[in-house]
Amino acid sequence: SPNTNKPLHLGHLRNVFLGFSVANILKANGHEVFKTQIINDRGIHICKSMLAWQKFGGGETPESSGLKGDHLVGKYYVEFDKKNNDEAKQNIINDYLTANIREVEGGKVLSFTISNEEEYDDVKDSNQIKLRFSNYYHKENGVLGKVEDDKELLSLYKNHTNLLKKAQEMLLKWEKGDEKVVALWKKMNSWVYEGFDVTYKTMGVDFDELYYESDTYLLGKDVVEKGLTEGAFYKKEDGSVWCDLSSEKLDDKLVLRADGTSVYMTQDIGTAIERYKKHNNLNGLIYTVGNEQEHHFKVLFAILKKLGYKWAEECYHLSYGMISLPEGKMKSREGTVVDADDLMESIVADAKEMTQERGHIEGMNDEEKEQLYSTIGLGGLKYFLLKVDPKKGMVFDPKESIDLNGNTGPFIQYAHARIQSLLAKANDLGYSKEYNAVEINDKEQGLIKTLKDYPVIIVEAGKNYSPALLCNYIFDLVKDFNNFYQTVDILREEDKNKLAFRLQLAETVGKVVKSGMNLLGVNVPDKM
RNA sequence: GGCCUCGUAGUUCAACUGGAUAGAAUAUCAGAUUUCGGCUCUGAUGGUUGAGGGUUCGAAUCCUUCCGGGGUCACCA
Repeated sequence: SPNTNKPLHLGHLRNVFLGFSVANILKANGHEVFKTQIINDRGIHICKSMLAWQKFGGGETPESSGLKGDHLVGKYYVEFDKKNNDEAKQNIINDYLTANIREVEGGKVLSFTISNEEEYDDVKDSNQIKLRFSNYYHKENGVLGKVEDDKELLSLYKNHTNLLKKAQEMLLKWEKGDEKVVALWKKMNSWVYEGFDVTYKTMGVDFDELYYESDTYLLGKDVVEKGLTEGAFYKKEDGSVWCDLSSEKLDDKLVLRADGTSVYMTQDIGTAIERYKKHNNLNGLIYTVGNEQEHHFKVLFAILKKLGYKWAEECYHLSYGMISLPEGKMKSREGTVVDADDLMESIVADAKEMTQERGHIEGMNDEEKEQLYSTIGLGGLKYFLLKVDPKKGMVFDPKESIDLNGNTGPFIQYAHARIQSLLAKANDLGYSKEYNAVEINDKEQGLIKTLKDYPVIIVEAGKNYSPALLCNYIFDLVKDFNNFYQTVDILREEDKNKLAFRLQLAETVGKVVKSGMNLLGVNVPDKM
């Protein structure tokens, strides 16, 4: 479930590739699957983009700027943050300059007042602001220190800027259906969707169903009513509605605000019920969402259970860990977001360079070549993101992902291409693949054994929602085959019966590799 | 601070859910091969599974106490 205020990033790639691969594996296990995307198209974050575009955009559009729609909207989200930061910093300085410093004794500030302190009365830690100022005063001998260095002070101020107030006002207007705001919202979201479409096309994925939170955010309200009368929920004095989850050893959860508006949880409750209504005989819902939301889904499933929905037991949070970059180890700052489009583009470019150096691409036309580069680049990317246990965090190394050696997609693709060219050659030479009873050696026996495991692995991967099991299996199979290929003669074998058997064996390995990789969403070329 | 989660060769990951001597890949080193210090092949080095204690025939896996990393505890989504 992406937000519509900025482009997709590396985390989304893991999310979507994981979800799609699991969907494929479940299908291979005989299930019918509806691939669903829930788009978060409303809320304060989109208003931030909208406001920044309105104020600073000068009417810029994807057409006029040449930017992809989602990147354009993302640009203004960043712009909002920047301007908001500037205002917060300025406010700090203003406060400091007008602050009334009382007595200084022994180098310590005894008393400190900020002129417009009352503005921050609702901030729990307004004392903290004073304290911070005194620190600055003390540290810098009366000169204000670097504001950027103090995250806490800055984040306190950032929540009280005029700019943010305006964004909040915009959200209220949106909820009231203000025509101008809604029109702007529609326009900018449509830019984002056009951008997403391009990204998803590059990724090679498509969805069966889409839910927009602007449609569903009111959903769960009637369920709250029902829950109240049935005693699953209770109402506090201020009118807010809560769910007591002490039986599940969880804290009470708010499901409806005092003003009667819904929260994230409310709409998730509503949407889950809606999806069960829409499809008869659903066997379960699988939420592919990052592990930072584990608590949220624990609570969601507990509430659904409390509401008496038996199928709550069938809901599963397929949670995955965060991706970090190799540089991240070198104390690099967090927040280095890797843009999905940029990443895919550069990885395909790397694959191109690598293939042009070493590949067998003579005789291909330009279109076929480009196709091949993207198959290798994106295949490597997908495989790399899927080969690690989804639950765990991982380190992503772009260079390693398209390496022709090691546990990588291209390594497997390369083996497949080699098999195909072997079979083509055998075909040219007129060799048959029909064979009679044949004596086999250790290598061949081992290979057959591994091949036999394929159906078992698919079942296991389905049960565990883990494409990683499949990845490891394919890698092992390919290693086995390479070993066989190097030590056993195939085309040079004199015994034509054995030769036929070995061709058959190679062909079967090729089929399994292709089938398995396709379940991961990775194509395997015949030549590379 | 409470709760959750992770910690495995230098590095990135496995380990059939409690089973035999903890495996790959990569890096490093040494050989072989050769138009090649770059490609390919073979081999070697590399681990007290973060530390201590416990449970049992048997623990990377379960329990416990520390240490360290991440996440989460919103009338945000």
